[in-house]
Amino acid sequence: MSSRAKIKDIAASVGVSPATVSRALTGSGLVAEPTLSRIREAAQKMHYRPNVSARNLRTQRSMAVLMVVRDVGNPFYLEILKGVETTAREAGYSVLMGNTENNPEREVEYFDMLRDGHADGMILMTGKLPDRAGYSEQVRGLPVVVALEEIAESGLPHVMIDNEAASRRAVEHLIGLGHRRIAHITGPVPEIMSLRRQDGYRRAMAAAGLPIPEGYEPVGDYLLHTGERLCRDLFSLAEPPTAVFVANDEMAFGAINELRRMGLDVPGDVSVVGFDDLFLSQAFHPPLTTVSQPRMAIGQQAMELLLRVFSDEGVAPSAVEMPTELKLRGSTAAPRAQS
Amino acid sequence: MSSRAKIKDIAASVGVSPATVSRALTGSGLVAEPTLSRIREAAQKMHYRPNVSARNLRTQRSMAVLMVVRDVGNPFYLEILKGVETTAREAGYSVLMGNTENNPEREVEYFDMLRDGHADGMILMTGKLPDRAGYSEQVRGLPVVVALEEIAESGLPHVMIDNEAASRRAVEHLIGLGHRRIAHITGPVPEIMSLRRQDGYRRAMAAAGLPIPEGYEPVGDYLLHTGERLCRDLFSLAEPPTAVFVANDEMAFGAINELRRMGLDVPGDVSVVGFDDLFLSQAFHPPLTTVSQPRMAIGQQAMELLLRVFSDEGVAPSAVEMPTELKLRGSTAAPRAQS
DNA sequence: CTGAAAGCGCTAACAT
DNA sequence: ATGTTAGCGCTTTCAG
Repeated sequence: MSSRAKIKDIAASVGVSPATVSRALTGSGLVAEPTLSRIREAAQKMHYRPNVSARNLRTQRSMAVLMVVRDVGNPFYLEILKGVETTAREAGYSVLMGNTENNPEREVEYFDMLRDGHADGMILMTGKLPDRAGYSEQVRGLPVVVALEEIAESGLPHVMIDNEAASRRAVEHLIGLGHRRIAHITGPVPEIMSLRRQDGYRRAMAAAGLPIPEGYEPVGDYLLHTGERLCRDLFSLAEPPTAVFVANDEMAFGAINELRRMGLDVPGDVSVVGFDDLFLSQAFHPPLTTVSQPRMAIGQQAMELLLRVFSDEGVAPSAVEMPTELKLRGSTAAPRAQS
Repeated sequence: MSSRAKIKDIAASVGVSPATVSRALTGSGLVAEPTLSRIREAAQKMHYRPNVSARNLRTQRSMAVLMVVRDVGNPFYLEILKGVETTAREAGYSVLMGNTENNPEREVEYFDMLRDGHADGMILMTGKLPDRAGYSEQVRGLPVVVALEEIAESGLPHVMIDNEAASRRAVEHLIGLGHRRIAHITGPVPEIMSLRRQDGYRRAMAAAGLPIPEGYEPVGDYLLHTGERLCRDLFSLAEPPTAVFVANDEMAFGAINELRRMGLDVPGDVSVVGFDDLFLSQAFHPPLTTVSQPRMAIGQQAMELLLRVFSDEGVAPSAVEMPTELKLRGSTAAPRAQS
């Protein structure tokens, strides 16, 4: 049967008090050398593992953090999770995954887990707070860090990329290749992230003196099939674009597939730029030109920020910005001919 | 400030004993109606949340399960996670993700978490137990369910697919199309799952009286780039195959990309079949013919099995088999010409 | 440097 | 139907 040795058992076995065992095992440095080793040995031999519930109850902390996302099913979050986890582990924390499925009920649920001691802090990547009355007030001062998304007026520390600048550069790349009729498939509006990317698109277009014709900014939702559908719409316009900047890779995949179905070559006939640099974006055909976010690093930063919030010494940054990179690959080229 | 109301506070506020409050809130059905409501109201108003550490310490359970995978970064596990989570939630359990990175140290770590009360049970998807001496013995009787993979002689209940039969059907499909020179890029050997899939390939070939020439079974590791490399090898053979059955989709993507680079058309010149049916497999070009596993259902089943193990009534199945489906898509066709 | 004693917040006997 | 009491396993004062 599983041994289930407790601190008391070790104490008895070694012939000291439970308190001493505790001190020895937590590495407090208050136990003398002959005893210390004997305690460690005994613990080892008895396969001792401190009971976390007891410890947590006593210390009033769980040494766990909560990472809350909209949809665990989205591979996008995986690398971020890795970054969070790596940094968390090093600091002795474990990571719980929370999944809101965009359900407000679930969101407050995870906030509650902070209060019931499930976790000591939270990394929020859902782009919003529960609407429940007064929540935005209660949140201030909680050990919460926001990543990826941005929550207006929440006052919470966050780690971000510059979505607008990154999008602007992506569109500028298209313009530089000679494209003039450039469309943009957006993310869900009015979410801030989508708006930022749209802003980048608009600014790049404006700066180049290019018009944005009616129908050139269809509103998407980051899903594959929406990319297909909106692309179809785009190319049934009287004056279809020669290039499309898509707000995320998944929709860009859909768009490219749809173009192929319509008999159009990418990048021969149409150039496509995505956003995210998913795992399979370079394995895609053609390899997708896209904005790459340092996802792992974002996760690490977010966790480091949270650790800083935990430690009461010093002041934690209220915002951290991470760099992005436009990966030039095979889905963009100069437009075929003069329009 | 966060309220941090405890059971004692509610008791005082309502004018009953802490025990009654506990009984009311846990829904034991032992509290009379006038009191019951008053307690509930008070709890609500004070934003009361039972402290999990205290409760877990007292009840000796954590109401959490551990789902341990080789690599959280692999999207393959996501849908399984969803299945596990859905079922777990319904039963009041939360799910902790564990990541071994194929590191034996980490594996025992997660077993330890069972003993230290972090979790009440575990769903193992790593295909192995820690080698540490005597571990396989200790494991017997622990609340552990194995999913996807198989652990020889562990005696642990598991939920599986029939890898061999599924692979056989995949290869039979190729044979049915008229292919005779069919190669197989395997998974990592000697892992059981890889061997099973290879067995399926060999049996199908044998049953059709087809030879397996030297070099037709390169050993892979499920990674994209390995698929590319091994495919290159395969097509520098004197007699290259006209079809390839690849042990997973990720390597199949790599193989197809490599074929394209070599100027070969899929499926015109070469047919490719994968295994897994990843999220992007149908968005790939060409859409990948592949073996689909019911991942979500596998997760649900695994969790249900674990719940059965928890409840001491009745006997839990020692194995559950889930069906697979060969998805016929665009990466397979009849061979171009007679060899 | 070590021991004794208290208590984290909750639930479960046991009593009434 | 409710109150009293004890204790889950650990850490941490407070003494010595």
